[in-house]
Amino acid sequence: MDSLTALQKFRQYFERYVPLTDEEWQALSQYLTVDALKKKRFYVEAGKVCDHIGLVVKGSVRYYHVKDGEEITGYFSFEDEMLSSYKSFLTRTPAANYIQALEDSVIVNLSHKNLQQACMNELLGFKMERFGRLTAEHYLICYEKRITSFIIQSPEERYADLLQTGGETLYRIPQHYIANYLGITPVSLSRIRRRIMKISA
Amino acid sequence: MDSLTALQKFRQYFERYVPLTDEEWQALSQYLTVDALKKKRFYVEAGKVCDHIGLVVKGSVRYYHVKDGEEITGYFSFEDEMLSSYKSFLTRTPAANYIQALEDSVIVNLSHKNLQQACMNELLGFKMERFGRLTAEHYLICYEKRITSFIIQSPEERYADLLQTGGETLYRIPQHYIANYLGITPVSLSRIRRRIMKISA
DNA sequence: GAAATTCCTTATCTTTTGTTAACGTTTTGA
DNA sequence: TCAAAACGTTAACAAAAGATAAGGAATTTC
Repeated sequence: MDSLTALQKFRQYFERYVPLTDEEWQALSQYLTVDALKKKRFYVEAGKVCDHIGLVVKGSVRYYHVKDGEEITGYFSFEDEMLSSYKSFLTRTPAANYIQALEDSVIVNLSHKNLQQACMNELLGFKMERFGRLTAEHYLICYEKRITSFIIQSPEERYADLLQTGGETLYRIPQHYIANYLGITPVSLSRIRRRIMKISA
Repeated sequence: MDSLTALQKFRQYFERYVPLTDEEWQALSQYLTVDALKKKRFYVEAGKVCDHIGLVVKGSVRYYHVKDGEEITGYFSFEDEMLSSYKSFLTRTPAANYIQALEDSVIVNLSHKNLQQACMNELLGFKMERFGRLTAEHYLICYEKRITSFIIQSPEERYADLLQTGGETLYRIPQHYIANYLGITPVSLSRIRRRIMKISA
């Protein structure tokens, strides 16, 4: 994918939240970079400050923590989704997790420094602020829903929901990552899958 | 607590994120109302659109869902914390949960209509936008942490963490609400407590 | 293209959690 | 103030999940 297409995708994403004039887009695009991220390469590593926020315009990434030497996958970002280690990015503290490309990907990045510049830009400041608010609100709602699912649903129910909403995307992800995402072990997910098989068979 | 003190508390909270001139505060305070919320009364009810966002200046509330006729408590807000059924408030859709006062409380409220007005106010618009962004980011980080706790920690670890960070507040909350919050049953929490007792004894 | 690794499933056993019910205590509310 | 309701703990049993290991299929890597 060429840079121009990638940037166009970013503009489309941004304008879902905040419309831009061509002049504003011209200004905003100056702050963006387009970066390739090869499969298995890291977007963020635990212990380092995440210095950028990005949009996945091609490919996908997974977020994972390391606990007792084990990798535990907590989240994914696919095409047309933002990615960042938000806490690290927002508070300028070392990240607790890794973000790694699941496949060869292309990311449109906005560095922390450039974001600040964009926010101080007369032309863009207000719209950047608004985009930031709406993006944070969007993920707030997603996270709220996920927390609720941990509290009121069983692992089996969470998986059933995921099957319904996840779409084709799911088949691209290894089962054991999905198990982690659901808060259970891969073995347990395998058993749940068998139970569901039997019922629907 | 009188209205003036309550409003002052709101200003303090707001200024932790965005400083205000007296003139700006004067303008902002016009949009706020101070409301008492008696114990067991509802701030939000499932099925209705949550039309306001508020700050708890006195007392506390709990958030709960009803599933299979059972109440399941998912969250709390105490003094100096915001409260709202965020998804409902932000998307203007019916809330999925109830928010109920745990004790006699005082809330400083900003209605959806007034928030819009404040955002259109020349003097305040930008600062409201920024406050909105920073608040959403704050809760985003809180939620992210909580999701991570469900994925990488056992219920026992989550409870141990809660004991460390929760402070005195915890002793005000019934155990079975805490159990729900941790994603387990009250019986299970009781067992965890006994295990911890034995170890520390 | 072959060896190595990763991945998913399955089995067995252990641990934890859920369910239901009982009991005594505390709190609530009329 | 007194009866009713709510709370926390415990017990007994059932169900689910975790841990570990093994086997075969698929994928990766060189």
